[in-house]
Amino acid sequence: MAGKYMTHGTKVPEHPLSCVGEDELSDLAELFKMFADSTRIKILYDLTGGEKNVTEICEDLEMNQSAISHQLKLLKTAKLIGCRRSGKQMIYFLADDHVKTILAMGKEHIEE
Amino acid sequence: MAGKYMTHGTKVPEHPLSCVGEDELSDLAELFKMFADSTRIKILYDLTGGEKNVTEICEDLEMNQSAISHQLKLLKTAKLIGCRRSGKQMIYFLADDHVKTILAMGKEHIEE
DNA sequence: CCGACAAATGAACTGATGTTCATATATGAT
DNA sequence: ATCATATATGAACATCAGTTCATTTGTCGG
Repeated sequence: MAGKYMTHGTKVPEHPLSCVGEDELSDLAELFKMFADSTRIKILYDLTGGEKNVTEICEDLEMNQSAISHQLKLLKTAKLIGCRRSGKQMIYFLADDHVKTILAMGKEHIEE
Repeated sequence: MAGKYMTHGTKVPEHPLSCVGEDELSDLAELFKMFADSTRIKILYDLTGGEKNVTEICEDLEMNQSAISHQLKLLKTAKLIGCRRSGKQMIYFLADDHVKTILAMGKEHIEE
């Protein structure tokens, strides 16, 4: 499928990166950006053990509430986590198992 | 293996994040940082098609040589790429198939 | 309605990161 | 040795990203 054809069947050399759209590359970078910070990785790992509210996450990571909330927002925007309200509390959870897979993948590479 | 035991067999609640070392988390973040930039992702994708020298990469990405060299250095330090000299040129290549796997993984998540 | 608690938000500060420009190093050809 | 080409490197600059602090919003109990 790669490469367009000229009038007489000669293949036009396709740009080496044209197979992946510029937008897609950006999205990919954005996705990995979410995993590119210790705090966010810790949050994701923390949620691996099941859903938790903000205060619990703060305690687990030993970080202040504001910092955590800001990061939770980013993770939510990236659709890596979801949340629901339960009374005064906000319960966060991993959006899907893809997150676990990606973490495991990275971990595996490190232990090479 | 999780949790230490007190004198009489009572389990001490283990810190929710203690299963993954602080250092390991940092390494993981460092790894993903490499994928968290469009330029670097483009370089990696470019090398997916086989080894290339610096000039070729510059042409493919349409970016100036210095910017590329700086990024190549980062990728090399992270051991995601390797290189060898061939005359005046420096040939870069993906360090292993792990890189491809991670890229594919991310791509897959995006197209969810 | 009011006070207490949980979480979100915005502004400010700080440190990290990517690009550019100028220059240095390395290799091969003459 | 000198020159041209290929790549690396360092400093400067501008932008971005994470944390903190102060404040606000939202929810429950009285």
